[in-house]
Parts: sequence; structure tokens; C-alpha cells
Amino acid sequence: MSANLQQQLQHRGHRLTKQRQAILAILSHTPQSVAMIRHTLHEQGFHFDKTTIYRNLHSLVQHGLVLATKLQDDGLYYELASHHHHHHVQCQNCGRIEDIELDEHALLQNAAAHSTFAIKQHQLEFFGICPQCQS
Amino acid sequence: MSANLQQQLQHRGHRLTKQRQAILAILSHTPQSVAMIRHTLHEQGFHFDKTTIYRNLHSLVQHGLVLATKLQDDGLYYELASHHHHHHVQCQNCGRIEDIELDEHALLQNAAAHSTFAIKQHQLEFFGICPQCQS
DNA sequence: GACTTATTGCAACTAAGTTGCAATAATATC
DNA sequence: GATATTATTGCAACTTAGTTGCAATAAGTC
Ligand SMILES: [Mn+2]
Ligand SMILES: [Mn+2]
Ligand SMILES: [Zn+2]
Ligand SMILES: [Zn+2]
Repeated sequence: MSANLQQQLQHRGHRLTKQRQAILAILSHTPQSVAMIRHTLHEQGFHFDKTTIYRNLHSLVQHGLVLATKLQDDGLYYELASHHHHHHVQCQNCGRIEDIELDEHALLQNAAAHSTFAIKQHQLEFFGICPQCQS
Repeated sequence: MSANLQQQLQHRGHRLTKQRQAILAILSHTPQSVAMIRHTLHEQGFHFDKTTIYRNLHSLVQHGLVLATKLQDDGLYYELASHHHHHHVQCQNCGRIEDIELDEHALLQNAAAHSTFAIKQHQLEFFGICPQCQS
């Protein structure tokens, strides 16, 4: 767990419980579902209550340390927020998820040019076949 | 209900029940949640079981007559599939949803240029403030 | 009208996520 | 280190959208 992240947590009055640390240790820049996170925690020998996991994810999102994304299935996927804004591609065959960094400026102009709304945010995910599954 | 739609249904062995007709009559090109659809049905004096509504929406999506979209909240939003591919903007203030037709070619090139996946589909929704809510 | 079978309604169920609360433990203060 | 404060945890009970099995109903066909 980065010193920076730890600072941010404590600065906000968050405590460094072993639950929160374990959860943060599992999160990465690849979005993971709650089921995946819980599964990994179990593999590592942790047996936290689901309530604890949900509450931690929510508060981390609330405080901007973690991002929640919707993908194809139900529920949310969580990833560390420490990267700059980007999107994802998910393999329709194996489920692998990868970051994809678009030309955001082009995207936003494209949108602004076709709507009268003052656009504040967007949600964009791609689906396809990853290199491994192509061959 | 368009003659074309009716044809498609019967061609696929679907029956024109009053339930299915009422549901289709409510659907438009603006995505609606199941709650909204059920609410309108009630207003119109129909009291179909929720099972019937879910099953109809699912089979209509399955057969390509209806599109299901994810927006900000949980659950899916349904709209008629008879338009060409497009996206939506949802007002963060009043909830109003509008179609938005992007330059899809530019979007897909933007994506292809930044990923090694063979991209097959995408999911893109915008959120902002509608003209009415701006003033 | 009689026949076939897609569709409906109902009741029971499932499971993800939430809530209230008393017990616990991380931090601050001395 | 001991003490006080309160964020956080675990548990049990609950909520609620959506699903499933099945017998009754009603489209569509001849
Ligand atoms: Mn990412
Ligand atoms: Mn639309
Ligand atoms: Zn793959
Ligand atoms: Zn509005």
C-alpha cells in the first residue's frame, strides 16, 4: 500500500484496519467485481463479512480513492482511482479486461456537436476479442 | 403497433397477446426502466403480473425487437430496436433521456487506434444537464 | 369447434445488497 | 502504557428485483 494512499486515508479520518488494507491491496487498475474481490480475499485466508466489504468499497468510492464502473453483467466493478480518466475493453470470450486510453477530446467534441445537453460525464466500455483469444 | 412489427412477431412464432401488445405500445425510442413500464401499464388499467412483463421484455430483446441499455441506476432500460445504432444523454437533474447520434466512425477509429482487441461492440452513455434544467 | 402449445398468473424462491446495533479495535491524548 | 473517543466490524434480520415451476388460459391453426 503506497505511502500516498495511506496519507490520503488518514487525512480523511479513515482508519487503517486490516480489512481495509487487505481490500486495497487487492484492488488494481483492472476493474474487479465484488465477487472477484471476495474470492481473492478468501484465497488469502481472510474471512471478512460481506457487509464490511461493501461498506469499504462504498466509502472508498465516496472519497474518490476507488472508481466504480459498470460492465456487461450486473453489479459494479472496482478499481483504484489513481490513474487518469480512461475506459476499458472486455474480452467476450475469456472475460479479460484491459485499459483503453482514447482521444478524450475528440470524443467529447463528437458528443457536444450532437447534443443540446451540457455534458458532464460519460460511461464508455468496449467489448470484443482479446489477442490471445483471437489465435 | 406497426404492421411490420406484427409480422416479425408472428414470423417468429410469437403470439399477439394483449399483454405483449400493451407492452410494445408503451415502448418508444426513449429507454424506459421496468418500473416506468409497469407504472404506465397500471395507469392504463392493465394489471399484468411482473413475471409476464419480465418474460416479454427478455424475449423481445432476445429476438432483437427491443434493445436493453444500462444507464446510471440499477436495472436495464428498454426501447424499441427499430432505429439505427445510437446513444443517449440523461439529465442528472430531471432524469430526462434523449437520443444522441455521434460520428460512430470517428469513435470506432479512436478505439481501434488504442487497443489490440478486435472490438465488436460498445456501450456509451452521457450524463449532463438538459436545456430546460440549465435555465 | 377441437387441437396444439405459447403464454399467463400465482406462489414460492433466490441472492445481491442494505440496515440496526452491540462488540471491537484503531487512533488521539495524556 | 493506560484511557478515552469513535470509526469500523460482524452478525442477524431484512429488502427487493428478478427468477422458476407449474397448472390454468387463450392465441393461432386446421
Ligand atoms: Mn482501468
Ligand atoms: Mn434511443
Ligand atoms: Zn480473451
Ligand atoms: Zn433536466
